[in-house]
Amino acid sequence: MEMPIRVSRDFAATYPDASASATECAMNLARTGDLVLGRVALALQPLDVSPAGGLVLGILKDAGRPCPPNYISERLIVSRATVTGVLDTLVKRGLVRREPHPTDRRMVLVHLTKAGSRMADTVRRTVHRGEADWMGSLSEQERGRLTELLGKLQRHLA
Amino acid sequence: MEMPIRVSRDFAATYPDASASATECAMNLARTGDLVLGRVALALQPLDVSPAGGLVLGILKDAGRPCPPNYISERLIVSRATVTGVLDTLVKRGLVRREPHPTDRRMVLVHLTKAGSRMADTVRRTVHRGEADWMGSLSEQERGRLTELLGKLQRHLA
DNA sequence: GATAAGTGGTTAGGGCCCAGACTATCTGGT
DNA sequence: ACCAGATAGTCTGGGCCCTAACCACTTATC
Repeated sequence: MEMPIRVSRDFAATYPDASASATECAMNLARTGDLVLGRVALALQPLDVSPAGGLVLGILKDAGRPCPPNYISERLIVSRATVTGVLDTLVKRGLVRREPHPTDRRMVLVHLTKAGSRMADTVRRTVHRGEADWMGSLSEQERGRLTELLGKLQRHLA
Repeated sequence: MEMPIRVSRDFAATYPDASASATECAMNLARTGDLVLGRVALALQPLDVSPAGGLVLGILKDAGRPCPPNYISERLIVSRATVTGVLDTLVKRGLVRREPHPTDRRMVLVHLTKAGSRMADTVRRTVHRGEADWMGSLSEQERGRLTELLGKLQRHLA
């Protein structure tokens, strides 16, 4: 497989409205992002925690107190319905507990269990150790440049 | 929301094995890739085609002849089981047809229907037009630099 | 030829993700 | 007090993605 992905030589002729450089960027961005996510999933597999589950544990740990699913949904940038599902699997794994909100009876508060709190730490350590490896082919300066470029794109895309 | 994502100031103290720059790169890479995928899905929504389905149509169109699912699976970098599912939805949409292989009775050949062939073109045009927009905040030179950095990462990650 | 190993596609089961609909509850204005 | 609108969580139904197991068929080996 060629890396990075390149568009064919007659691209401009076939798609007059398109930009070859933009297409290359977009395709490689999607591919690379997917590769990183795959690495995260692989690193977490031995812990029996999904990437989404790991992020939820981290959000709860950072908050330092029980949180409603709605808060998690906003932090995770994911629908409430999805959070319901992720919480279900975390509950099954015994990492999290749902409790009714003391005053607002519409709400639920998600509590980290002891095991969940420990797992949040393990997940963070595991992922951060991995990141240092995955980005190993870029120098400190290149990483800064990449983050900067991605930031520019995010401001335009989000 | 801050863009790009930055790690907290005491990151190094909390995670001695980690690299702040690597973590920032990885997080922003995942986020940006996801944003791009979201844009693709949004652009294809009016066509009632999923991103995966659109890619399959493009692969068949590029091949210029009926292909077995196995070939699609390799090009798409996705499991054979997933291809079965994506083909099922394309068949339901009338964009693709399964036919037995003339000589090897294990195989199936996936044919583009007339509508599928037209749709493949529409999908390509739509996505390429979108890409030029999504990458609009980067100059031609920045795009080249970004693609180059992503290529370096891909060689290390794939 | 017969049998073992390999290959191609599907199925089963699980997880993530969404939009849209639904219920329970809270809140604001009358 | 009342009721309309907003808010929180869930459920339904659908798509994508995976691994593991399964079946049919082909190929290689003896």
